[in-house]
Amino acid sequence: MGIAVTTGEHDYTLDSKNRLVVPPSYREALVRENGTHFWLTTALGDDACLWFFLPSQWEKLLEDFNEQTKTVKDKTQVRKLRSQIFGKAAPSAPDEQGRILVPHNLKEFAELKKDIKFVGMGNKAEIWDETKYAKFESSAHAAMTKLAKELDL
Amino acid sequence: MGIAVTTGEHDYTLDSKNRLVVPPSYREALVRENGTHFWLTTALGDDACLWFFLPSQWEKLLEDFNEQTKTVKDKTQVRKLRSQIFGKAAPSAPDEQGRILVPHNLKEFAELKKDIKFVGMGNKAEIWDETKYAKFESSAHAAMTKLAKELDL
DNA sequence: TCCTCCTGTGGGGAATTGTGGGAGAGAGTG
DNA sequence: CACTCTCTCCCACAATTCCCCACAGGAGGA
Repeated sequence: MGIAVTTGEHDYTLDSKNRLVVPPSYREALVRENGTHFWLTTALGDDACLWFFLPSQWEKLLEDFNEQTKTVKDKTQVRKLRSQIFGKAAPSAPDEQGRILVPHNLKEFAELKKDIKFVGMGNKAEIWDETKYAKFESSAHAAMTKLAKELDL
Repeated sequence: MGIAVTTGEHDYTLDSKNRLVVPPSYREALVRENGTHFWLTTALGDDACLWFFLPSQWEKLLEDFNEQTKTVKDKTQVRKLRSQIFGKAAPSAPDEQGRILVPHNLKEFAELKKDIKFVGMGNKAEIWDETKYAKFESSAHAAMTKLAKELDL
């Protein structure tokens, strides 16, 4: 049995048929959960990347969303946010080679080209266009080291 | 539970397959914790080295991180820092010879070459390129003696 | 001294992974 | 109907990774 992991950076390429390899550890996790497909959707916030979930992580997202929006008064915004997350969501089952198919609208949203970064975040993974991810990282670096100095880890 | 011996300097070599020996005391500690793998990630702050954790230490890091960032107002920075830790983290199980595999991106981050310093820090270990560690030590000496004068130990 | 165990280092080979491409089913169009 | 396009299920193959074995040097014990 492999390690339950949803971390780390992985480099892959999106091929001409919009197929993208999912890291082996995620495939194993899918089998372990008796799941048939992952979930893809647009990221919230400013980041133009995709979010990638295991079935259990997706369930958790649903719960958290319902829980945290209970106290929100403006239900119109909640509905908009819900349609943003769940309306664009696509289930994606891996093929024999462990690749998923990235839908056109999601590919365009994240401006994915050929070189892709697959980044595990613990409770989800993010799918980035590589050059875009590099920019994100360098822009975040200064702020991160600053905050890092204030922490005692 | 016995004491996790995670101190001292150890000299090792990173071989052509990016394999690195873990000191025996850490392997014993891993067995004692019924763990299957260590955790590797990039160091926070300015140090271009890697952080190495036992499972229990990794858990502790996550707890401390969550605890200490509670009071930070700018959650965007916290999120970026979290992605820095999680996104780069790699679980690594030792082989029969007690070696772990160092992922490419981590090797590059820490600019590891052949000669490696494995330095125990109590709550974690650090993995340095040897020449880089030598520089770090001498530059850190001045600052250390300064602080030492202010402490009564 | 000799022997044994352990540690650190290296390497071979099998298995897995990542990538590309073909064949066929089905949808939509003229 | 013929044709094109898309999507999906296969197959193929090179590169990498992982698992195993080998071995030298040192520590320690008899």
